[in-house]
Amino acid sequence: METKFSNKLSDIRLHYKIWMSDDQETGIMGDGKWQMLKLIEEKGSMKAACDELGYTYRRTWGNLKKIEQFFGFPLLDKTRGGTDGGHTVLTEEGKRLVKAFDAFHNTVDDQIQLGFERFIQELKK
Amino acid sequence: METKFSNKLSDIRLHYKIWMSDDQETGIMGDGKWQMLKLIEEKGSMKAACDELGYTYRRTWGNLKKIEQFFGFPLLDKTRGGTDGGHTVLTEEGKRLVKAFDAFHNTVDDQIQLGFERFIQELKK
DNA sequence: TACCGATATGCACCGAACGACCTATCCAAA
DNA sequence: TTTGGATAGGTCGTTCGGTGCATATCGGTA
Repeated sequence: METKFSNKLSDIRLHYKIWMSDDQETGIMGDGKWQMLKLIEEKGSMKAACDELGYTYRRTWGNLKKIEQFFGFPLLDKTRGGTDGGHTVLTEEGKRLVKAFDAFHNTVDDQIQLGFERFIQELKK
Repeated sequence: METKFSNKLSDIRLHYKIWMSDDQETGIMGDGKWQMLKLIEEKGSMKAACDELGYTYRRTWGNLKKIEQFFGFPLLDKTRGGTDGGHTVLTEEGKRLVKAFDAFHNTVDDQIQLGFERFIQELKK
């Protein structure tokens, strides 16, 4: 089918953000923090994770602090000092949080993509 | 089950935004614009829709212009003048766009909510 | 015990988004 | 032909999060 929309549809990009907040609307978990936590676990270091994702250390540190303040217990096991300067890994709770968010994304990602494809198809009709 | 997370889980709120952009990352369709287009059709007026949603007319006008510029044809049928000052309704294409986005949300909303509930359940374990 | 590199934190600055404000324009109905 | 209310569009200041830069602190290892 050919509609007025047709020639533009291939230029449309889909975006979405999913996040969770406390009742003050302070973001306590979202795609950025999720990705960061995963990479910290992988790298064993906040700094290394920040460098790879291109976030500033300053910003990341503040964001992660918000999460811990909300939950009231640490998600990160942070160590300072040593020749290597220090390192950071996830606590058991941190790992559980990441894992739960993994499952969450697994549930929704495909559906959103599917919905988007249907959206495009619908405009082609 | 009782975990460290338990006493905070009821305070967590879910948020999500889904939108589409052109390749310049200019937003061409999203929840805000979608809601606005629907309300314009219902009210027959941009101003009335803005007042109800609490958006400024200025902002809305600029946003809607972006969409039309991207597609290259009007989504809104705007009339100025007359005792009532003017009115705005959707063109056929505007209606189709809104309808496609309606269907899109129908596809994903329930899934996201379901995923969130599972997320909470997972942390309770 | 001196060192090194990461964690920890304050602060001034910057830019984009948005709000507030203003003015111009249009035209059917009175 | 006057008018009222909505559309059309420029501008400027503010807000808010992020960036950049600073400095302090920590403690295994050489």
